[in-house]
Amino acid sequence: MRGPSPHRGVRWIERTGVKERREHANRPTGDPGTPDDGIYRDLYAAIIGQRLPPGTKLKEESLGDIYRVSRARVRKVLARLSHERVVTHVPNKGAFVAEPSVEEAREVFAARRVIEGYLVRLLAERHDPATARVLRAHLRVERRARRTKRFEEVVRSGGDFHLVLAHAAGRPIIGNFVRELVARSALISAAYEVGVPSSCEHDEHRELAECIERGEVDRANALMDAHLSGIETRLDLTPPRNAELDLRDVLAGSAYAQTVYD
Amino acid sequence: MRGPSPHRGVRWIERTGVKERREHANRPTGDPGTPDDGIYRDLYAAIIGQRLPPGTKLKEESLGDIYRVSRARVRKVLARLSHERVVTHVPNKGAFVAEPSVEEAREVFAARRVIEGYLVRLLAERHDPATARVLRAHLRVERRARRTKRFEEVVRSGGDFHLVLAHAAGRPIIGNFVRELVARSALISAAYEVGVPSSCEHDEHRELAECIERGEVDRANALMDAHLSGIETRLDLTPPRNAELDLRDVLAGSAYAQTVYD
DNA sequence: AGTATTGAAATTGTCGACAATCCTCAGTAC
DNA sequence: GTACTGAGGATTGTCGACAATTTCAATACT
Repeated sequence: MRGPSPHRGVRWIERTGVKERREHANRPTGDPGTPDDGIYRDLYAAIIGQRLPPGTKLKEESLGDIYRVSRARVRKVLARLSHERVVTHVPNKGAFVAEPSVEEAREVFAARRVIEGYLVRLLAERHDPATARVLRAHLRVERRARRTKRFEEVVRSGGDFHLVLAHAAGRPIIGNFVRELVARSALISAAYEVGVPSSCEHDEHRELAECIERGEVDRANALMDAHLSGIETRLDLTPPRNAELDLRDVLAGSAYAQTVYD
Repeated sequence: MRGPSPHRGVRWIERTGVKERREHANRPTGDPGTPDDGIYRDLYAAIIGQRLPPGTKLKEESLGDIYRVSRARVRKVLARLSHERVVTHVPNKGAFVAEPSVEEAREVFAARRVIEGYLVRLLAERHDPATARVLRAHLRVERRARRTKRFEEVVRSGGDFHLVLAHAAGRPIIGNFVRELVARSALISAAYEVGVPSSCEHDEHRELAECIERGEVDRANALMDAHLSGIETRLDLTPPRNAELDLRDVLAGSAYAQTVYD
């Protein structure tokens, strides 16, 4: 009853390799031939780049019109984004750009301190010259993005730094977790950041990279901790931040307010 | 003096509450009623419980026949399982129960040591009597499952211990990561475990819980480390485990082997 | 005035049918 | 006997149409 055993290795090649590489060539608008992966990237970039703020409704038909693609395809992409917690799917109501709660925000940064702290410790212990090269190369990418002054580029490359750490450490599974956490961090910034959006400070990344390069394990860990905590403290996580609920609290004390509502 | 309790999250109620609650309520004779969530749970349990070994093809139509449900629904469930890395989706070929590679296996346990180490440190620092209660309650569940001698129950409750830790620590996001890692661990056991499937030793869980209860932070961390490393070393992760490639290596040295193959 | 109701428009959910792709296995040639 | 080839069947991928649900505005009622 066993049947011919499915050969083992084919899986990986098809899952991560071929498809992705082909996408990079063509642009999202009006390019036929590209399957649904392009629209995924585009939507993802738009959300992370804060062009689509948290809470935005993502109407299936509208997206289908925009990308000249069937609704079923949009649906699939939205499902994927929903699994990655970048959009929230409400049954019979649709998909919305996720709105992280204050508790979620706090936990995201706590998780990042744990996971990315591990990554930098690992990298600093290794002391690998190849890693140093990769990190420096990425720092150049960040600097270039920063020079263009295009907000979205800056945010994206800044977030990618953390993914590069996971990649350099040879930890793809953890890298996926980091990817999700970085994405959620971007949403958190969009929802709670006050003043100018600073995102990841480039200098801190540089310092971190140098620290790893020099093999200073504990200091690298401390720097990452400070880096992430710095981002977190730059947020305004104190108020409930929910307009419709505030309404009720405010009105509850007024003269005409009823004690029992229903 | 103030109004009624301001229910905080309208959003949350709609997102997670209503639908599910309705499902739970109407279960007349236990078959149709519940939509695609039941078949998800069933498949998940079957895979984690090792009734569906790694590599098994999950044919859409067959599953549709089994569950008396349309192929589209099966497809959706498979997509979800695929996002959770429990099944592997190969384009134009179908869905298969995931076959973790040796590298993946190693990384899963490395990640678990980091993440779950954090969880037990957190819990031990807290010293919370409520946590102690929850853990003890779960240990009872494990013991009961173990008494039934039903393999699937034992595995599931053993894995749930780690989820309970995340829940007790109040870390749902990390809990999701742990869930994925535990699921993958089950697949890894199915693929690489030698001898009898021991899964998580109950005694180690008990010891861990007591340690947390007593607030011994470092020892709890060390115990979790040992627990996870113990599982890992009980695996046979040395051989390449790749049938078709071994074939080539073996034959390369034989008398009739050609130097160039194509 | 404010609230409940009802109907229609808009939106999401589901399904069956068709298209594209892959696999099997004869059949044939060398 | 082995390797190629090309139907034929089996399986996955995609789409459009229909059903179910929500939303919103207009109306009716207290």
